[in-house]
Amino acid sequence: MEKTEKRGRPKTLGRERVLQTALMQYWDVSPTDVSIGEICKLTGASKPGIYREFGSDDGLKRAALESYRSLALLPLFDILKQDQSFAAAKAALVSFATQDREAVGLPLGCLFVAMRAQRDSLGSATGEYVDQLRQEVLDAYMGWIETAKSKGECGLKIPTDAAALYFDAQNGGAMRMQKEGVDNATIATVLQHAFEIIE
Amino acid sequence: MEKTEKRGRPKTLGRERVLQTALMQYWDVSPTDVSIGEICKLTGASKPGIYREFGSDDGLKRAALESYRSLALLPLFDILKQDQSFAAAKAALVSFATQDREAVGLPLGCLFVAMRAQRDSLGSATGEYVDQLRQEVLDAYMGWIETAKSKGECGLKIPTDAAALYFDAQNGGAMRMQKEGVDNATIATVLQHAFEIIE
DNA sequence: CACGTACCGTACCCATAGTTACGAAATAAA
DNA sequence: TTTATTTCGTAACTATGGGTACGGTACGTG
Repeated sequence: MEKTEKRGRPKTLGRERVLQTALMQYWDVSPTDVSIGEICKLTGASKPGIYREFGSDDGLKRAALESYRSLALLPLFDILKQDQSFAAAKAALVSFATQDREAVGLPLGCLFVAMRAQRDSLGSATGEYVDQLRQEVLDAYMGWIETAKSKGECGLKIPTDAAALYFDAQNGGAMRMQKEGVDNATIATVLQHAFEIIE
Repeated sequence: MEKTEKRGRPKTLGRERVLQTALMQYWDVSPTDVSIGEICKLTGASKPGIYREFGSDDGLKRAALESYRSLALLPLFDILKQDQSFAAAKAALVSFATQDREAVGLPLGCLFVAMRAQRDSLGSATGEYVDQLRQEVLDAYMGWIETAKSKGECGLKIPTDAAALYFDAQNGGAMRMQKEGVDNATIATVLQHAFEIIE
């Protein structure tokens, strides 16, 4: 647990605490409406402390988005990579999107979706990472769809790239509805019909 | 053209010019990333002039959104209210969403969609108007769907309110794709398949 | 115990953006 | 021509937020 005893004053800044707080704030409020000062108040950290750890506002946002990837995007990739039927995967996607956020202690909506909507207001590091994640998500959908096609589980005439955009749009739409206050049951209904297109 | 001769110094501020400029900037850039000062530079108006005319930043944004409604939302309502077949209306929706913006001299994406994404960062007047417009849009879709149902043009099992959310989400998704650089042909493909669900 | 090291945090800098105080200017009415 | 009226626009004010200068502090080492 403890690392080699280093010289100098020991670090007291809780990097993980700051990162988690920033992530939750960006997620719950908005990535562009949470200041470094706010994070300081909430964590007890000092501004220079945060700058020493993350370099800049942009650096903190990017780090938060990286955390978000592990927390909320990897589970999505897992669903798409699992060896289950196309229909089962679609059902899993619906369940994942409409899970009870309050029960799991997570904010409504999707930080990644929010960041994509504000892509141009973000710093370069965060912005470029957003682009990268978007491509990763689309690739994940495409891989999944291609596999399903090869297995003959879905005879869709829609091109794979368009289908990937379609699924991405449905998921994004669901996240937005959730943030706008639509209840999860209704969202699930919408998603189920949306995913029935392709069988 | 000229109104009754009034006392006092004649007004020189071009309200319409300011409004149009603000609208285009909000639309093209982002409603929360265009300052009053920027509008001043672009129009030659003075800050107090704009404040006299619109009251506040919030007032200007709301006025711009009202203009946007006339410009981009009314045509949508028209499509939904026209007495045409369900399929024809769907085709019209696709055409409208994927029209060549450059050719008509309009920015990509949708200001209303952008404002919904940033609902909580907007002033109260604009925010409440966004809510109102959202309801108006959903009502328009619902009326359209109900009509189609009664005409027997679509035998959909999906509830009308969920269907309205679905169509709204598809259109929003299309606008977002457009802003993210997806070409209109691909967007049209996605939309066509999305709208085929219901027949 | 003195020194180098690495981190701490107060207090500041600076740019931006919303907003307004206020004196000047332009017009109709008296 | 004076007065009332209405708008004009420069030059501020204020708050916020990203970012940092710098003196202090808590360690290991010699």
